[in-house]
Amino acid sequence: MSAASTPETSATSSRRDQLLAIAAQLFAEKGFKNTTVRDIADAAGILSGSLYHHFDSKESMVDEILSTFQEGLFAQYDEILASADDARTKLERAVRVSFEAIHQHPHEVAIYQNEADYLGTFDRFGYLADRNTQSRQVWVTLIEEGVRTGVLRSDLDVTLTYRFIRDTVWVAVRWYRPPTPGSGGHTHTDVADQYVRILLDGISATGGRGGRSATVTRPRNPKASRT
Amino acid sequence: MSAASTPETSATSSRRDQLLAIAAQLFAEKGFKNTTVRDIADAAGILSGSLYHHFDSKESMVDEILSTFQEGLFAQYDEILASADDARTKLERAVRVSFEAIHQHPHEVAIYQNEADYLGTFDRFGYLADRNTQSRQVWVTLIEEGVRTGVLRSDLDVTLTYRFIRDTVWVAVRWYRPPTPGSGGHTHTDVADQYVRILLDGISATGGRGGRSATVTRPRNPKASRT
DNA sequence: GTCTATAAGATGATAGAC
DNA sequence: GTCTATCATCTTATAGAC
Repeated sequence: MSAASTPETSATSSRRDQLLAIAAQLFAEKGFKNTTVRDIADAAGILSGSLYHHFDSKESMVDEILSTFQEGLFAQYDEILASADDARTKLERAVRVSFEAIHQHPHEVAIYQNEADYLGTFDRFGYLADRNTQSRQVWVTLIEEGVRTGVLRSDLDVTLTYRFIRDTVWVAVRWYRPPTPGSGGHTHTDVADQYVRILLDGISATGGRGGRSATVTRPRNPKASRT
Repeated sequence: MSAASTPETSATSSRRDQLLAIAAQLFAEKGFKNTTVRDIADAAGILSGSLYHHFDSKESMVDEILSTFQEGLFAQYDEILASADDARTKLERAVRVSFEAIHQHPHEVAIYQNEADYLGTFDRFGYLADRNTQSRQVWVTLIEEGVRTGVLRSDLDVTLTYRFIRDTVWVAVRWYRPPTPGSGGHTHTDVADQYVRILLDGISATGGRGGRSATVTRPRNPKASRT
């Protein structure tokens, strides 16, 4: 427990984590197959052969990147499911957790979105399909609870709604970038707010909107941004 | 003009088109980089070298696949923009045209969704960025017209709404499969209907929903399906 | 923990015969 | 229009020195 020499725990595997972070960024930007081990080594300032001192293979790298990320994400989903909140709140929380993940782990989310389908066809990545099933169960459970408790429209097609929510949430990783101080961009909470609002109430200026149900925690004044 | 020998026009470049169709499917399923020229040749029942009698390179193939598809799609958008319909109808039409594209050209849409970002970084595929801009203009124009004419909520963030619609529509290519007769799956028109309904009115069972604005052309009875 | 050197295989593409 | 044969290059991965 001395404060000396090698930084323990979180920083101990530092070099390894650092390399994984570099690889994650490249995988996210160019795709797994388009990224060579040389690309990764170059970005890390070492030679490609040296990477194999840290990892078995390129595959091992994505594997570790994806499984680590998913572990954390699903722990959060589990917590929401187990909470005592009402269906509506749980649904909102799940959406917010997802946008938060996009904010904090954009590369990991991007890799999962872009490569999971293909990687999932290999034995080694079979767990991706399991996680996918697990994710479906989370959303479907929440939606069904919402319909049952009268919070959501009773005529919703649960499966279609699930896919709608899942896709719309995660696809945001394609364009979301953390706002820089003066840029006027949206924070991930802003985006989540507006998203929840549209999801619950739609974009239509229907006459009956008086029943404004989605009074989101933090209302926003509209303001355009780029692309 | 004799009815003899080689089938003219639409079927003349048949072999070429056939090879492109095979390539498109593989590119969509496995990704551009993960698909080798040998994969394509194998699927076509010829040897890899023979492909080069028809095409310059593997890149030429995606190029032709993507540009041909986009040409057709944007012609449809242009027609909608130029029409005399009100904003709401135009928006609905644009959504339906997109789902129709997913139905009729799933591989092309998938390739565009999966590879455009990366391919766009090369000069040759610069037109992808142009098309992207063009697409944004289509949707933004429609949304702004909707807000101006009072059809859509006036507090909408136009850019955010544009991204929301764009993403939610196209991402459906990941799961949509044409329903087989007895499967109980949804047709692309069914999906478009439900999508428009959620987009306009949301999923919330708000008390004020009496002002049901999205009485879509063809109402549907809810019915679950798989995954 | 990184480098040197290099093997082993895959991949995009070409030239010319049939 | 397809095949045979083949190249040049790239890519993952290994072995051992420093």
